[in-house]
Amino acid sequence: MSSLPDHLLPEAVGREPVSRAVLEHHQRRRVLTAATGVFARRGYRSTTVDQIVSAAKIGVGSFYGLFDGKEDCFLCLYDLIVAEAEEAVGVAVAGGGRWEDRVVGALRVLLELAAAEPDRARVAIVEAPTAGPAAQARYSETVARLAEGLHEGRSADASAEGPPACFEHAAVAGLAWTLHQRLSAGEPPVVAELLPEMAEFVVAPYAGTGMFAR
Amino acid sequence: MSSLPDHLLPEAVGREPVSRAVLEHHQRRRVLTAATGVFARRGYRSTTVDQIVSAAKIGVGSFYGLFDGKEDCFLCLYDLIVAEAEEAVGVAVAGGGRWEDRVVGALRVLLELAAAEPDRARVAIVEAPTAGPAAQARYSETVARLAEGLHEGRSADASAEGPPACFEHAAVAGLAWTLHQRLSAGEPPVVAELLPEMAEFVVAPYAGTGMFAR
Amino acid sequence: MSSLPDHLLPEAVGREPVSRAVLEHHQRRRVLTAATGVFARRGYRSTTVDQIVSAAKIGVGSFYGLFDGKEDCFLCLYDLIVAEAEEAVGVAVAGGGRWEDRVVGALRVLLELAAAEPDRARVAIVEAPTAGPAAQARYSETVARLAEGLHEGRSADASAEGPPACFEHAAVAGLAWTLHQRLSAGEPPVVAELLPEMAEFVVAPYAGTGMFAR
Amino acid sequence: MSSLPDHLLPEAVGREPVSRAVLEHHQRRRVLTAATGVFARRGYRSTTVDQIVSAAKIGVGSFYGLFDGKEDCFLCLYDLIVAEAEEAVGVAVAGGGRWEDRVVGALRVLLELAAAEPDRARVAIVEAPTAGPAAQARYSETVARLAEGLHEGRSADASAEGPPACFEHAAVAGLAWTLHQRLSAGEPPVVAELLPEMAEFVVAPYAGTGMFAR
DNA sequence: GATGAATGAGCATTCATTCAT
DNA sequence: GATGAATGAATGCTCATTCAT
Repeated sequence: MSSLPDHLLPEAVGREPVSRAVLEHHQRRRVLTAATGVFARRGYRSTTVDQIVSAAKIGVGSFYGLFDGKEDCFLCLYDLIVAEAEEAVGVAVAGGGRWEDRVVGALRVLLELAAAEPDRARVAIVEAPTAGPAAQARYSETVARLAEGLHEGRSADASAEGPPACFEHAAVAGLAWTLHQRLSAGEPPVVAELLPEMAEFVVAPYAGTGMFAR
Repeated sequence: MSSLPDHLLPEAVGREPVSRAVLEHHQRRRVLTAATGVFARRGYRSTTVDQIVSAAKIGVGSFYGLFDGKEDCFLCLYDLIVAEAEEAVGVAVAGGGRWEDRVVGALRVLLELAAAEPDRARVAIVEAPTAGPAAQARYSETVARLAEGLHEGRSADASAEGPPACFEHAAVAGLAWTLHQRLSAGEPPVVAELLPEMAEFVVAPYAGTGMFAR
Repeated sequence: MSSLPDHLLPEAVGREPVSRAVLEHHQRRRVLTAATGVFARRGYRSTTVDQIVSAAKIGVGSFYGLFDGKEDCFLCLYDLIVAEAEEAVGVAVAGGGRWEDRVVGALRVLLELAAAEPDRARVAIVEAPTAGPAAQARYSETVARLAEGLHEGRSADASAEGPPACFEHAAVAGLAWTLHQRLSAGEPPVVAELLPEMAEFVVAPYAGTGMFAR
Repeated sequence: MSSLPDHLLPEAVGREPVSRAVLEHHQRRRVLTAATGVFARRGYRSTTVDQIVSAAKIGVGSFYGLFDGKEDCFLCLYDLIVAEAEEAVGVAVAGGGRWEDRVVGALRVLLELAAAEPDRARVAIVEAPTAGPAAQARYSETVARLAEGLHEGRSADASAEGPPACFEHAAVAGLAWTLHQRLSAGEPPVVAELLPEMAEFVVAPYAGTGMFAR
């Protein structure tokens, strides 16, 4: 991240805080990566801390130094997956363009991500809703955030015709379920197959709303 | 076990088989009813068998005579709730009528049921998907069965315009999520508020499909 | 406790509550007796629940059914030992008599008890003060109660000459220490040797106080 | 690290042995001082090595360079406190004088010390007896040594009247208990209040023994 | 010499299930 | 048939100690 050798950096003198933070960050990622596989394979509930620790090749103590416990570990993993997915979506959608194109672009990115890393998708979509109250709450928040992103499709004229109020949440949850089914069955989603259906499912109800002509 | 035909024995010999079955059936219902409250209040995972038997005022041994264990008990409860709900839907929809009216009728019955017995709704919609693989599978089957019921809305002409292939599943799951949110928050669903939205959400995409004129 | 056969007792009909309570009481005593040896041998801190349940030949679960945990078990044991010792003292001293004779009588009973059951004495005198805050508090209370019993030796005339205010507590603690030393060293106390010394130690300072003539 | 021969350096040669020893000595004191507060506040058992090193602002490794572990650290601290207290007593009593005056002088010094540094007093009197077998043994030795110091109060004539054999130990332990109670309650001892009582408690039994006329 | 990241043995505790009565 | 006391496997977690840097 820095183009200068460490020893030339001001912080490098008194007990290298950079190296420390970086090391811990890497460690966390390693553990989180290992944990992804375990959680995806065994499910949150039947995953034990020992299994994570074995997979990550660290000691139990180190695990508890990095995380507050199994739940905290799962939550961190969930946050990481969601944050990176949202960033990827953000990048893909950054260019602007028509609303429906951006929606489809976001969907594509999400599907590609899920296809490329089904374990992560499993964790975020299949396991999170069953991993205890805290994880459920975050899952709900994610759904709500995605639904929020869809709202833009409505006409500025609030009285104009458009999908019912619950549409955005229900649509996001409906798409998540579709993915859920594929992932539960162990089939990573096929983008080419799912993208058109999903795009229509989510975009069509806004048609004739003024946002875009059909 | 009995050497006489059953119908000749008042309640006799073979240890009164009618009475027995009836008794066991009642016992199961009593336990299942008690379990509904416990599962709804504490969640599947943190419900213990002891709490169920305490609530049902039976002994642990009797519980294991009635069910194979906690999971089996939950599964039986789920099946009971779903079966009774489907029967109610069946009754409401039996009269025939236009497809979209029957869909709305079914929705109304379901919402009224959820409003009248939020504990049961919580068990079926909130807890079932987190109560382990078997319960998840049944939940999926229920979603699939409901989705199946929606299929009829499509034109007989398979090539005709209509919602995308994934629509039925996604729509059912989306509605379930809407209910899920209400029930998780402890708010029993308000039929008058939810029914119109949900009806539109699920019926509108079929419009102009030939099944019904708008 | 009852002179009638169990089946004639009113309570005996509906799910024998007597038998239940008695059983649990016996069980507790058995476990407590086994625990005495373990605590005395290994000390409170290095005693594990497993060692207690092994010694008592019960399962871990039963242990946690009987007690809230290791500390609760120790506290119950301490209370039992102290209660029985105080009862024995009460019986020995019940007859009345001169104050100093009653004090010596109590001392004798206590020493005989300690000599007869050194493990129990060890638990009460050596381990209790080191077994955590709760046990320490009970130990302090016991010392205070015994000190209170000594107070009677003072003249009714509060202004009369007598041992300093701290005497009773310090004397009880001093005697406890003497016992502590013997028990720590694994030597059960010899009544004939200790009783005269202890009696003089505790009674002499009251001499000439009006309570008794020297 | 230095390019000059060691013997040319100010403190030079055998790796500056004076400076080293002095440094280590200071380091130990610093750690011991920090540890005093932690042990006094949290008790021996619930003090962790991490808490000590944090308070002392050193690394865990350095701690293990200085001490063999938590217990060794506590033992060193105990020894330091006792040694300094005994030195203070020795200084105060050095002048000679009547035995009873020296006893009272020693008591005063001890009480003043406890009042001035209640944390140290807590460590030596409250925590030491609960800090494991080794610490208990040292505590016993300290009691024995103090008791020994009292023996001088007896007449040279062994057959002469005097307090019972166990008196010295019991008295010292009794006084320690009195202090223990105050310190446990978080009240540093008040010298003016305690000294007269304690002096009488410990000196009176020797009266008329020939050692001093009343 | 100092540092603190990593270790993992060890412990208390829970709860689904069994089985003698 | 019903009961509930007893079981013990399984788990999350702490903390004294080590050792590579």
